[in-house]
Amino acid sequence: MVTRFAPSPTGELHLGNARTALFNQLLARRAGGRFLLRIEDTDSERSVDAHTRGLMADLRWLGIEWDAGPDREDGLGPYRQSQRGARYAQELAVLERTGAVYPCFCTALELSLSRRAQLAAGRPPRYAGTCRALTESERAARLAGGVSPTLRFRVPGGERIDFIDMVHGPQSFLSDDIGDFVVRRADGTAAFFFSNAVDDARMGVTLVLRGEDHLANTPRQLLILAALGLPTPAYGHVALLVGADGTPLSKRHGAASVRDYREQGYLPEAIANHLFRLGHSSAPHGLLTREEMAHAFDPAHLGRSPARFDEQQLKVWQKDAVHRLPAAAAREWLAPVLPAGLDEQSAAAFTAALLPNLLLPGDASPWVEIVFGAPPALEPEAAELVRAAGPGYFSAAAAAAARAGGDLPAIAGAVRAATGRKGADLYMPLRVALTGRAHGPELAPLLKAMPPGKARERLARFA
RNA sequence: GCUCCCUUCGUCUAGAGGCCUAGGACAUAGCCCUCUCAAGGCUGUAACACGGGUUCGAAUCCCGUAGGGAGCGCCA
Repeated sequence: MVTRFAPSPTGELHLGNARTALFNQLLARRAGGRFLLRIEDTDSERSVDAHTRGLMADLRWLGIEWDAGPDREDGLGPYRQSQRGARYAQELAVLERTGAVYPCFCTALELSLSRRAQLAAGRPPRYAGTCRALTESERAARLAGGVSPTLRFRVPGGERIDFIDMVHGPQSFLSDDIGDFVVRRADGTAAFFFSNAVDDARMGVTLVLRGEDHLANTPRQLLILAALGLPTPAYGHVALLVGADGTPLSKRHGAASVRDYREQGYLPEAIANHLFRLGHSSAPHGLLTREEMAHAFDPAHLGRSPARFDEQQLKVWQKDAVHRLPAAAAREWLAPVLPAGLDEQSAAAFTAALLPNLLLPGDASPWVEIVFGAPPALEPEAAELVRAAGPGYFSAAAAAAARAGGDLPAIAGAVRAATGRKGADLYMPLRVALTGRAHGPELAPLLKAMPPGKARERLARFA
């Protein structure tokens, strides 16, 4: 099995595209096949090289690696469409020779006028066929006039085009519903329907799993492939991803690209796991590794209805992924909010203490201040607890801290001996005196992360 | 406008005529555990868009309605 992901570098990696990339890679990996990355940059106006690099970086960050692509060429490339012009010219020449395509001299203005007129008349806005039956001399005359034509595919009349969609089942379209479409632009570059279909065939792609927006266009590609005598891949069209409000996912929803979430501190494993179950179901629950995903991915369980990219659900995965972060990776993830120049050991202790309570790195910022900064002011609730505990409580605590440093059991033990308190009565005053807050991470590891002497100093304030 | 696709708990989904008094996960509520939070354990609330058929029997098949989406580009 050979699958592919074929983005056009006109922006950042969209979550919906990231999902189709993930599905395709999983499909190939599970079957022991190959996964290709092809950059569809035939539109030089909108294609930006920086986006190609960004796309590849985001894909790799997400853990999606390709077997062949622009930076990993094999004999079937190049994997940038902008470099495949000569190949397209060859195929196009075949189509011209067989009369499957014809030059069209209509201007953009004529075409849009025609479209508008048809729409107004309650008809589908299809190409009217103006240039379809031009004679050789008429063509020569227009050519002489200096107009460079596009090439249109001559869609045969009265045919039925059938194919089986892997997710939607049997599909049937009428060729009479399809207007003649452009396969080569006036500037000589190949158009999407053509280059996309031809490349899939030439690169040996056997399964095209893509967004549902391509479903109704598939017959056009089948027509091209048939005219060229090229093999057709199997097709599958997954429903689009929508936002929490059910409308197509876009910037309006705050974030729609992988980059957006990456910059907020979301982990690739969290995003991949969320995407994995959107429009797809698999038996195992819980956070899956890449291997587990490849094993559990089931194309028979691809959904036909649009799935919502739900941030609340993403956060559940994120929490899980954060909790499972190995110590070194956790420190790196938290590095942006850690104080500059913090020693390795303190950073490790702080990270270990905070990790169970974090969703995003920014959540740790207040605690950086509490642990490493000046003694925190007490919240009203906290002040009340301190007052109720009284100076005796804190002189015992401070004395114990002076002896034992950041060892919570030692401090608590000393206070218990001095006051007879236990449970919440014993621990809460310590917590609020040390952190200023009634809520927070587990106290024992937090104390270990505090610079030496800080605990004693803070407890002594109330002695 | 025309063609096509879609519609099960809040969310992701299981479900291919009787196994469905519709299952699971997450979210949510309550309880337990507990120095707080988190984690964990237990219990609960919660859905077949609507209307007609077909059938002994329909979430599952057919028709229609409503709602959502896509395509009809010298964009991909």
